[in-house]
Amino acid sequence: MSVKVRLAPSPTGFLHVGTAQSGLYNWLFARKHSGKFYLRIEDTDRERSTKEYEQNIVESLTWLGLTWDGEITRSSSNQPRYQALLGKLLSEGKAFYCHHTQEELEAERKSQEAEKLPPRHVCGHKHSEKGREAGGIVRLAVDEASDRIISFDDELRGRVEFKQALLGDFSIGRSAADALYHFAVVVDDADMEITHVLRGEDHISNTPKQILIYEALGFPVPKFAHLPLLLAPDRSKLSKRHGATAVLDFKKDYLPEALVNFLGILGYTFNSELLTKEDMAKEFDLAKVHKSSAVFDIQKLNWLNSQYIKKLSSAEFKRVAELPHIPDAAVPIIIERLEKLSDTRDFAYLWEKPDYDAGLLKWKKADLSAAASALAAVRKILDAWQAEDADAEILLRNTLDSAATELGDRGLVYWPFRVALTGKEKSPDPVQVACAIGKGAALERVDAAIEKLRT
RNA sequence: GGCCCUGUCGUCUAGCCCGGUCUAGGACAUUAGAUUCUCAUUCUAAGAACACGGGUUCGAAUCCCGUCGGGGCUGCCA
Repeated sequence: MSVKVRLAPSPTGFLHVGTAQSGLYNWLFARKHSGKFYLRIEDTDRERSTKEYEQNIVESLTWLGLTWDGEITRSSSNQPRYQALLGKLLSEGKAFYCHHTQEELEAERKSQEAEKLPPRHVCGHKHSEKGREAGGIVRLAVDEASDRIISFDDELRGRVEFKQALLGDFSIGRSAADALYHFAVVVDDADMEITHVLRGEDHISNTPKQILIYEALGFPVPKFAHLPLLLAPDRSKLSKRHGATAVLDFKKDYLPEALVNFLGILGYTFNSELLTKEDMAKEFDLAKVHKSSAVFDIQKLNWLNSQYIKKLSSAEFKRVAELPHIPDAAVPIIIERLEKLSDTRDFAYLWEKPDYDAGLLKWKKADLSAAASALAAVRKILDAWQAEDADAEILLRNTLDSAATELGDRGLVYWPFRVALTGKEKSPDPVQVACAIGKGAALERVDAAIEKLRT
């Protein structure tokens, strides 16, 4: 039987990086086994689901390159099916109507907690006339006296067991026509013939309930694998208050390949730490996915991102940085020191005149007049520079070096020159910058610096 | 509170199943050094962990028991 997996996010918020990681592992698993990876929008909560969020999910996955097979499906379009099956369970006595109010249920829960009893609603309407009267919510009839252990063999955690008696008669429909999450996912997964349910660890305790639904419906139970969660640095669940958590929040700074790489190695140890999702798919083994949650370490993401940025061609870089007009010669200078794409603007001096205080031109213990005479010497050299020559960079460096040797201190020449070109205390080698911006611009900037010192 | 998952450097982890080769390896981060006008890159080096307590054993990160910590679920959310 061929593998069929799915990602089933609910469109009630922006696509979270944790969901994206889950999507990646589903994608890898499908890829590895030549199976199918589907995208299903779980919009059973019509109050909170929006088209905008659905669009965001699609955009996020597309950006990451996690393409799905076939058309997107939606729970909302499966409503008639839920209604029919809910009706079937109701008529078979496997489900019933619960007429308790939310206040009553809440009071029950509170007293159970106070008495250190397991929290569950064993509904008094289950076997009574009331349970057959339409109205109220629909619950699955679960035998609370059973000593059955509901178990499943998690593909990464091994056998997980729950006592059925602790479950209570849990809800499966807001009404006979309106399915709740547990019921909807089970029906959807069964209808789509999903073979492996790969989802977050937060669903482990939902699994026994869903198994009971599969059984009540007479559907085959798929295999389950519960993936570890992503944590914030304080080890709590990663959420908005920890900064960026929506996939598209990362778009302005990170390459999708880097994010995918990061998400991949965060829950799995591959042979290499730097690899594409295609590489990952080759060696992916579901049983080797880590069991414990990992902290989302932005430092490692930054490092990975810098590695991917270094591999970019000039054209690619200009496109992803959204700066199509910067000179090609500037790109290698930027790429070598970039961690986040949006930091490219720190290198604006490569295409714009810098602005700085004249005092910055002063080299260590030397004074400003030393800077002025050094710049005058540099100006002369620059003026005579054969910038069109194939060896222009070496040529300039050599003449500058000999001037520096004469003065006995390289910094005396290079420091003011670099400041004149970049206007910054920390910046790349001035010879490289001069080559990137061209002889004319370099001369202009040196002249501007000389002028600054004069006033 | 109840149930479930989980616990090796600051972080991600290798090793654990099949005890000795582990004075616990790698990566990111940090610190120091080399190159160097500054930054960055690159290279070299250093510090840094088996949650705790029992037990089994000649020997335990590895096996057993307990404790503690972290997380999830406990919804007419998903």
